[in-house]
Amino acid sequence: MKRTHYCGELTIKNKGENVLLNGWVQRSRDLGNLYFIQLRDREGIVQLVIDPERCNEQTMQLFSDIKREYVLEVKGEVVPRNENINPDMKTGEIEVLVDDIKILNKAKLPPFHIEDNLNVSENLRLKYRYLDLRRPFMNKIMRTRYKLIDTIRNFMRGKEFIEIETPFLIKSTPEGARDFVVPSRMHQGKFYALPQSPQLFKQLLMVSGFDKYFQIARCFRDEDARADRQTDFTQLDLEMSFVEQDDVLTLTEQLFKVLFKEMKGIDIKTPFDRLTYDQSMDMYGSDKPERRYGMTLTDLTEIFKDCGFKVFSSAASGGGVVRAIVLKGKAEECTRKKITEYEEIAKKNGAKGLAWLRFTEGEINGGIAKFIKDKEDALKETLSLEDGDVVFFGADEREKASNALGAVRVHLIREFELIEDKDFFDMVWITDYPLFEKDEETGSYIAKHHLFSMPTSDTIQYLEKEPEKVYGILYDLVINGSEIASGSIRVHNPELQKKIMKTIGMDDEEIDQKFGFLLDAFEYGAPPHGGIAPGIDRLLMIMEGMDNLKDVIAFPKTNNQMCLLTGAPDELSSEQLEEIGIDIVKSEK
RNA sequence: GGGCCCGUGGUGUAGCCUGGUUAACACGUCGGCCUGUCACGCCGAAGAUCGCGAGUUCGAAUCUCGUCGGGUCCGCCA
Repeated sequence: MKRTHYCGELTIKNKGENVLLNGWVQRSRDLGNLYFIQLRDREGIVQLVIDPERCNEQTMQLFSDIKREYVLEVKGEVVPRNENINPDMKTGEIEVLVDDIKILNKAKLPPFHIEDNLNVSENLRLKYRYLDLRRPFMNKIMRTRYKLIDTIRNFMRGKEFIEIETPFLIKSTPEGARDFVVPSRMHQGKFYALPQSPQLFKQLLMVSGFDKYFQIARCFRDEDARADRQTDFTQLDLEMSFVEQDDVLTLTEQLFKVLFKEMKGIDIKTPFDRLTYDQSMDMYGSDKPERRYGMTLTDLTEIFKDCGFKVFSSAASGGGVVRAIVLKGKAEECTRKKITEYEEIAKKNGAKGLAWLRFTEGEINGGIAKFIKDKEDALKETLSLEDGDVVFFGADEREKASNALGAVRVHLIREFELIEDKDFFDMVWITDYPLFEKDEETGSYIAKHHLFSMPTSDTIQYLEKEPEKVYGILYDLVINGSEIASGSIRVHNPELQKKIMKTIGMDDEEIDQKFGFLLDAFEYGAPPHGGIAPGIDRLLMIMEGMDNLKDVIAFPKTNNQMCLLTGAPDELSSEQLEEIGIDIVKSEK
């Protein structure tokens, strides 16, 4: 390494020094018989000057060959720019007067400019990801990502956790998401799965007595991606023995306090607010509530029990609910066309429709107003209606009505840009999740989270007869309406674990076949334990104010699970297929 | 699996609804000129059979159908 400095590091303090730089050509300018080159490396850009009074003929000649993104080695002297200072450049006070230039490598013309304000399709960025990452902005994000992970490791070390790696090639177990599957050459016809999370191994580590474990863990889920969901992603996976819910939450709060301080210089308030799942659903119609704006759901079930509007009265008196949100002061902007759009959102989220009305000139009108005139005063008072308000109703079973209104609520908050302080981070714990839910199609119970969460002591009694009434010691950390971490206190008693598995319809044989190893382990003195797993990609995304996970991952995949850079996934040769004993059967369309 | 949106020189867009001669604009690229530029400037040039296939038509970037790729949302997923 002959380099003496990074381009972006040079300042007026280096005045007079002879330096050797390595970097890429950002752009060059030819002024006739005086040339400038902007040379870029990971620390920034510095201006090179090629002056005929300083350089020999050969170097001057070389300039005409140099194009964007050529890789150079440059010798020269740092000189002050005097009257030509560029205040917009970090190194703008100086420039490097070139003595000698060597072209280390040529570069094809890149498909897009290596600069931050680029306007190019994500497609192209992903195909040429190595060039995209060369941009200062992406470069910075990757470094921020490393700093985040480094800060996490420091914190965990300070709390006496130890980092243990768990295998990637594991047994496929039914846990929720589809497993990625890897064929085995040594055992033809058998398959490994890639971990959806290190869940079972970290529990086994607790049985082993490690007490406090963590891992920066890659997780794989063969499900459709989203803007905030990648096929493979990274979690801080942690688990502790002999703890209760509060221990995990407190530790997580301490961690996040340190992370936001170190990364953003922000002091976040601890302890975080807590809502139970039911509270969050009732207030926000979501288990990941966006709380940076009000517009909470109001329950109107009592009011509409005996009203003449059948949609409401039948829901209200038939065990369901009537709930409403109020969009303050937007009656004029809320056109019929928009309301139709909102109704679509409600329907998408399980509602049959979206009842609405406006409050103008002191009375309710439009939408369903004429059907519920008799309840006008009660509505006015309960919802504190003012002129210009728009009210949206959901009338259905409790969960359905809330869900649909919650979706409309989030849409309205975004559409009308109701969040004022965009730099504020709202942190809230959502606790006490239902452990099971009924599959609407089959009528059987399925685990809402995963199978290993401990039921709460006051609902465990319903396990056999009314599983939907069982809540788990489960907790999610939600930041700005986005689920960032998820965890629980685990079951450590083999009998209880078996009971839970049977609740979702597994029989003894299946339990033994899939989870026998875990239940065996629990027979040998499993400590009470619990943990949590914050998503590193999502956390970084939120911290950096980005809205797509791809931008915080070095080599992300498309929504189709494709790597546009390498072309994965791809076919295997017939030799490879034969070796692992796999025949490809083309499905007929 | 489904809904919606997108695909036009190297890049980003316009044109498409309402089919019609040389597909327009910006940036970039190439050539020439220029000794203080920094989004250098000036002059000039090249570069797209409009994702692919079929159909309708005298004629398709434009209309229809199919297909491929991408985005986003729902389903799915913690």
